[in-house]
Amino acid sequence: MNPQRRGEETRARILEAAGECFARHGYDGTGVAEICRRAGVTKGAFYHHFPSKQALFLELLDRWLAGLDTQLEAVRAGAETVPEGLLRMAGTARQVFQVAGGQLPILLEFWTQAAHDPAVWQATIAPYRRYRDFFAGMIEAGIAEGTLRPVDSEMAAQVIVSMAVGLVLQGLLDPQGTDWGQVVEEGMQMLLEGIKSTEETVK
Amino acid sequence: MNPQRRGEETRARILEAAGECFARHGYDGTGVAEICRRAGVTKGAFYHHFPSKQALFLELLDRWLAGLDTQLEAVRAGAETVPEGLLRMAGTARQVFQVAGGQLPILLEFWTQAAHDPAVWQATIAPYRRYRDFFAGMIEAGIAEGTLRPVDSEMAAQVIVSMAVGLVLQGLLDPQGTDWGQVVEEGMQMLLEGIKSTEETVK
DNA sequence: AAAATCATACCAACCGGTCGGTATTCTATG
DNA sequence: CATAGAATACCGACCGGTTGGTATGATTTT
Repeated sequence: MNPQRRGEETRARILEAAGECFARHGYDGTGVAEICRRAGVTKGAFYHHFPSKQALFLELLDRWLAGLDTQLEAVRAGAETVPEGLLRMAGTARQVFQVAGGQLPILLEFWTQAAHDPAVWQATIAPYRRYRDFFAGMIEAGIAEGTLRPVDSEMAAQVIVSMAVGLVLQGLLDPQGTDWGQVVEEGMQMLLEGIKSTEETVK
Repeated sequence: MNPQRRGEETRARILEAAGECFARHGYDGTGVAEICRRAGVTKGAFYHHFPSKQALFLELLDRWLAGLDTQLEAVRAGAETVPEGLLRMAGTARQVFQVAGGQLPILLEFWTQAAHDPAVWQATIAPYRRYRDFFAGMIEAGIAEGTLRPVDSEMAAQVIVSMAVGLVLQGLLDPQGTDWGQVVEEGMQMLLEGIKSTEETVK
């Protein structure tokens, strides 16, 4: 096999194995040796493709954020009005909890490491602000199109992001506790009820 | 000095030092030796007062939850109507971010450990459900007193807790990012706007 | 033969926890 | 009141095990 292609494949296997390990046992709780075992590779291969455990972690983080980016943009593009787009996003939450449920705990690792490692912090918080701007833009569009009241778009965006973050955190800590998908939908509805323009509400 | 009292004091010093260390460097990033150094004690003293590092951590968690309990109950008792109580809780958030801001990151440690350690999970998630019931009770009281619409109280409670959790998480990750106290207040207001009874809204 | 890809063996550092021993205070007894 | 002895609080050297990371050599492809 083409060696370049073979290298990329091992690299991908390491990334996948690391993602599972981190999600299951946490960053600190996962040794490089365990990642290698699960990936069917030795340490030599690992440190050939990644300069350090942290670098691998950062790449995992980058990929996660990139995926979220495209996903959000796709949903926004496919909605007629802003409230509909927000509700549709909430609707997809159920699938996220089901499909990626097992992988969600790695988010907690991202956050924890961000609190202690400046490099991870940079890579985590900067995108956060981007998401805030993303939702702020949606809110403003909603105000412009008349479906939302003229609220402080930045504040509303913060609130939306906070609710999302809190829901994800609780959903990954206590998956069986509730139907989190339903909570996301109803929560978004309550919030929208609070910022919808009055003409929309009576519809 | 009374030896019993002296013992309690060292015990308290260890707890305090551990709290700071865990908040700053995380649970896994903090060695028992470091806690001892900061507390001005040796390992012998540490393991005289605590059977293990995890036991110390669990006691720290218990104290945190107990404090939150009394705080919440106090605010609820001092409010006339339910919406007022909720808004007042949001108002105290600013003080929490200022006063206990440096200690907040330990919450992240609680959550992370809860995701990996069943004992910590038990001690973390069970109180969560209590808080959900707490807020659900408040919502129902609000419905009964006519200040809130007849919404699903459990759902609304989940939403409130989620928003709170998300706000705290973001606030501890990015304290300088925004005036989180303000976000809490405005967020609560938006949410209340969505579940208030219509008579209240027009007032 | 040059370069890329991996395997093996290994290391220094650190970690949570143990253990034998000491210092200080309380208590019971003569 | 004196003192033996029990109890509590604490010290710090030490241990087995694990960790992230490295040094070096073998294999394969171009």
